[in-house]
Amino acid sequence: MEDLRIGIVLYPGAQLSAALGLTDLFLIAGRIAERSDQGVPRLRVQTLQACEPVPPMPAGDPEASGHDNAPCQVLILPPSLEAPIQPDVAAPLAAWLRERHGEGTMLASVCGGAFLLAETGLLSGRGATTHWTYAEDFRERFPDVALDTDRLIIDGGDIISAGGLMSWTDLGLKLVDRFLGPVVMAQTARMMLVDPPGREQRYYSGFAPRLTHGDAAVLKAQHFLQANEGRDARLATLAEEAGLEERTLLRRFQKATGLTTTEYAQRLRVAKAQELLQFGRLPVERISWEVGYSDAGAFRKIFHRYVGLTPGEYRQRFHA
Amino acid sequence: MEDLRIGIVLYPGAQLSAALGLTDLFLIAGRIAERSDQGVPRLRVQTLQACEPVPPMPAGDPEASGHDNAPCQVLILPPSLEAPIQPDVAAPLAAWLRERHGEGTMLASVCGGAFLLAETGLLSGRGATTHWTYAEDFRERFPDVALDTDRLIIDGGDIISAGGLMSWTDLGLKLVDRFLGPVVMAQTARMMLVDPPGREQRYYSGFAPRLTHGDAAVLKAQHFLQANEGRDARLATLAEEAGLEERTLLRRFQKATGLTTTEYAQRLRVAKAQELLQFGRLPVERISWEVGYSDAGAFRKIFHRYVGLTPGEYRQRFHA
DNA sequence: CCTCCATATGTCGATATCGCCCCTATTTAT
DNA sequence: ATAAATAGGGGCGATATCGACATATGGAGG
Repeated sequence: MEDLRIGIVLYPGAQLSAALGLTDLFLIAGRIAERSDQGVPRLRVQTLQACEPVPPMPAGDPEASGHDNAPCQVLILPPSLEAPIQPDVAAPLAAWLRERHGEGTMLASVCGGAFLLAETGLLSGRGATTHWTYAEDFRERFPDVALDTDRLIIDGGDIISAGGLMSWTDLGLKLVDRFLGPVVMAQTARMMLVDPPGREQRYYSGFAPRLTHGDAAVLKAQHFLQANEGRDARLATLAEEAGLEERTLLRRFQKATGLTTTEYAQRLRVAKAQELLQFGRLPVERISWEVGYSDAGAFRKIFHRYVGLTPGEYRQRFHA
Repeated sequence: MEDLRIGIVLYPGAQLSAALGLTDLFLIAGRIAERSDQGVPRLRVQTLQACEPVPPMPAGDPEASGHDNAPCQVLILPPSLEAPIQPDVAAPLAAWLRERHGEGTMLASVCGGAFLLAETGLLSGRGATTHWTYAEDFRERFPDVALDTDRLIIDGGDIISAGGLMSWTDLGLKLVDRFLGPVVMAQTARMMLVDPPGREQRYYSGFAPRLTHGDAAVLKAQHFLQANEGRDARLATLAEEAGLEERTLLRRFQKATGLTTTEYAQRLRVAKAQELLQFGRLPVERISWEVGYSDAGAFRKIFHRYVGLTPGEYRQRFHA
């Protein structure tokens, strides 16, 4: 069985902790795979120093630093340390990545690495994700990419993107799953004390309503909703608060916030519920009543739609 | 409010990914704390190059590399890259750490870093943890330390140890919780897409019975238990299989495996149940029957005792 | 001055959805 | 064994949403 070469691209500003973590992860997975000597490929991880101003890699690990120039089957773009990479810096690298992808190389990004990935143009019309705080920035720079920051990892077959500073664990495990099989993946996860992939970014992202749209009437409605925590979201009430006709409020509210009034109110209620679940001990039924649902079933359904977890699951995961 | 100095000790063989990850974590936590400008201290993270053969730290982050020699309130010992640190290498560092601790500095270790921590002698008679694969090694080298690899993190106030390659996230968040408060901690966890601390190592460690003790009669009993997956663990049967008197079997079994026969059988059944929960979809009641319990309530209790989670919780966490 | 075009607003009906009430199965805890 | 909590389903009124269309509003240019 041939070796499988995984390259980690240290572009200018790349975050080293993720890069090193990934090499460790693949190292561990490779050892586990060797022990169970299936007919699986041997993993070889290399770090590729893309441009000049990159700090030197530590020479600690002999296996991880095979710096010959054999082509990699997978190239990983780690997160960026601070702001996402600028287009002018990215351009030459993007061209190089495009070539590699043309030769059949798989590309993967983590968090801010998605910006470099998008600069290649290969994401046009395809799905991708990145950290939720980058969402607006990304959509502005790459309007033709279908960004979905609710998900933690989007697998497009030859292109994978993962969102979030620590999502390199999920990405790494997903690659291990693909190349070395689910059993090795599960064992690697146990060895590293990481939960197997399958979570979503929206578990963590919360609700941050847009308030900078400049539509004063809509803002009035938003403030009203905020004030009573989304409990009274009747269209008539909101229209009166905003001083607009119902149909007009509906339209302008959507344009300004990206959400309908009920969606907005529901998200507020869910956010309140998340807080109560995380920091309190009230039973779910009580919480559903607290946030404005007299029926716990209805509340559960809404909660699950936005968070991706049932209230109980959420409490389990986030209540210390 | 005074600055809080956190030092990450790069001893020879220390794993950089955890060290860098921790500086990132504290950086993020610090920013979140600043934004909500409570009266909390400012975090200053420094990496301390303990001895010669350590690769240079990347100069990427100005805040993280304040290399003045002010004393730190906390010193963190990251995991070791490969084998745990050797006593002769550790000795001078251990002495230095002992001095710092004497001055009131808090010490924390991650995974293999616990060996260096133990070399200081400060763990004598106290509790600590490390990665479960190091358990035997550690107990042999430091028999006077109360090692508990079931737990992920053991907080002894002035000395904290965490077990597992990735447990630096839990350690970091715990420190953030202590110094910057629970709210900043929760926000940091969300930002980093990490679950808040509270998990235990035994969720992941599974059951790896001792088979190298060299007691052939006990081995026969073990193989018998393995063969029927712990369903028949009657002492009479086992004694006959091993060719030993019942009382003798009990004594030798405990000495060789560290467990009683019933404990051993229960762990086997629980391990089988874990597999069924992870890879199958049977309801818990069916599984409890499959592994040999006619009463689901009893099964639940046993399962929780060994794993630390109820069967349902376990399925939620590990079933993809 | 008026036309043309783009954008924003009101009216109304069809449809989708929400929130509530009822029920049951599963899991957990006592 | 029993009770509590949770998750899920089906049905039903009330209401929100959205399409389509008609109607302002407001420049830009002839």
